[in-house]
Amino acid sequence: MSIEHRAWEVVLQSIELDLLSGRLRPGDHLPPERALAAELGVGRSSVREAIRVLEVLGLLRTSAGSGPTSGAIIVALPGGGMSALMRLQVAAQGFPVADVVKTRLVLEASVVTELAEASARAAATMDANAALHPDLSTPALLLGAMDSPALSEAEFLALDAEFHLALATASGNQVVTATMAGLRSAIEGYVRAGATGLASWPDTSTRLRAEHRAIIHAIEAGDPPAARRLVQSHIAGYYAETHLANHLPDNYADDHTDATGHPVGR
Amino acid sequence: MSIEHRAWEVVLQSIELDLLSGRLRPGDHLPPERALAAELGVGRSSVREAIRVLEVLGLLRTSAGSGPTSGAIIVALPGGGMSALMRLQVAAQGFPVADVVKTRLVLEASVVTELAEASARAAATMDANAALHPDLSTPALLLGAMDSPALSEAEFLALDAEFHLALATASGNQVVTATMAGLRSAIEGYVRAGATGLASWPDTSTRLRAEHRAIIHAIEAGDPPAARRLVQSHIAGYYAETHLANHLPDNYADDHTDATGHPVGR
DNA sequence: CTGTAGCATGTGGTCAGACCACACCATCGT
DNA sequence: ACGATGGTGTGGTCTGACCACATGCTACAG
Repeated sequence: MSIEHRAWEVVLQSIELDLLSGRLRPGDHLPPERALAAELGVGRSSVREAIRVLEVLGLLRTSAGSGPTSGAIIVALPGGGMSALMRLQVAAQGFPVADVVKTRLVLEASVVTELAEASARAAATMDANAALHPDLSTPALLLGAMDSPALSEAEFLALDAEFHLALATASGNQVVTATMAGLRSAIEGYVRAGATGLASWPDTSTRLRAEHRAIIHAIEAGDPPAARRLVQSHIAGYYAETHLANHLPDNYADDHTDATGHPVGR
Repeated sequence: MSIEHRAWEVVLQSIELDLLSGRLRPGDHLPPERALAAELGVGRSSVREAIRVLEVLGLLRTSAGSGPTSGAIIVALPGGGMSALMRLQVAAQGFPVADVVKTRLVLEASVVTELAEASARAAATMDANAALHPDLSTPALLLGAMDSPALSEAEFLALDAEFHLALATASGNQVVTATMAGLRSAIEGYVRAGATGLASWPDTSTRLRAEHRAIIHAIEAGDPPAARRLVQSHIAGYYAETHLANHLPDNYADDHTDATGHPVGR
């Protein structure tokens, strides 16, 4: 029946079917490797290869020892897998850096637009219930943390990454959040390398902080076009300044993603 | 030095560094597993686990036997890895189907907008050189193939997937193309299941074909807003019809960017 | 000299078995 | 009652062996 001929693919398919059928759910333990090998009629090494793949893809976590926290446990943390995939694809030249930056621009514009629209909607219904407002507490916290003058470039950029990721998280879209995390980590090396070549890091970091605040403000004000425009110039501006995106088209930072539109509202 | 303690992570990191430094490039052969194991001072099984991960992520292809086509060869085909990751994340409930659909909507809207803008730009410069126009020959071919009345539902949907993927390919963004491929394959099962519950498949497929042609027409006409609107209603409409996105918001396909009054497009 | 059959070689794919490190847990001794 | 200690089961790793397969060389027949 199976198209799969390699033993480890049989194991992978078996686990995927168990996930789809609900026999395995997040939090569950996989059977011990030896038991799984015996059950499927393959060697333990084949089981291990399949488990290794699932671990890298962020589907499970393994730990040795005994007790309830040991063994292979189903988790669904796509961020790590997405990061590994995109980082390696960039390293192997399958993903041009320019495409990574462009995609990030599209997704982040969509994120802040959605957040601003949610804000506007919450305000329009004169809702006293804070639950309808997007939760911007984490981004706000990071905003404050980035104001510390003692931060090194690397520390600031780490907080910056967290800030943008927190926005994606606030939008509530898991796929977008994981993808953004992957995109960011894929070009992390380039971002950091670019920062060292800046004319004045204090000037740049000051500008970045101001832009962050402006983006948050536009979201809270319920102004989607402004939020979108600000986030686009924020990202494109940094990459332009660091010469990261040298061969990007001239109209790269134009506000044509206005036109990308996206599924909004709920 | 290495933070990595597991042997297979050492191997993975070593290969990643070779990629980043340019010692390994697409098309190159990895050393034989046994040689790599000896070189890195680990067991062959650890090397194999790392290679397995890279294979699933789409970074290399392995084949047994002898000769120049055998062994592990660096390729950078992100589609497969992205598909595996997203398919499994959906299976493990890390990616809600609704988020997958939303993300697809965002990306595909961006793709057709970009294509339409490129068309408009090419036309505006009265350029006789066809190179500046986006290459829509593949989507056009698929459009014709989908007209065949003998197609089964599954065959039609396969061509439909190819059509949307061809649009992404035409946009030239590798990251978006790979991501769209992954998103599509993640919900392929749901799409096919939904099709069987339709009131009238002939009616639906006729409508889908017409919508495809309208999208292509809007792109060729250089009308980004129209292309965006059409692709959004196309995708959202199908999911709504198949009850795939039951808990998506009612105004899911609304185009709020127009409602803001902000001038869109260029 | 030519062509072909067949063997040598090197590759990934798989398995079995062994050992280690580790974390829990039951038992035992105080 | 409590703490030390060894048992037990887990993943992590290595070794060595064998298989299947594709290539390419070699020896033999024509």
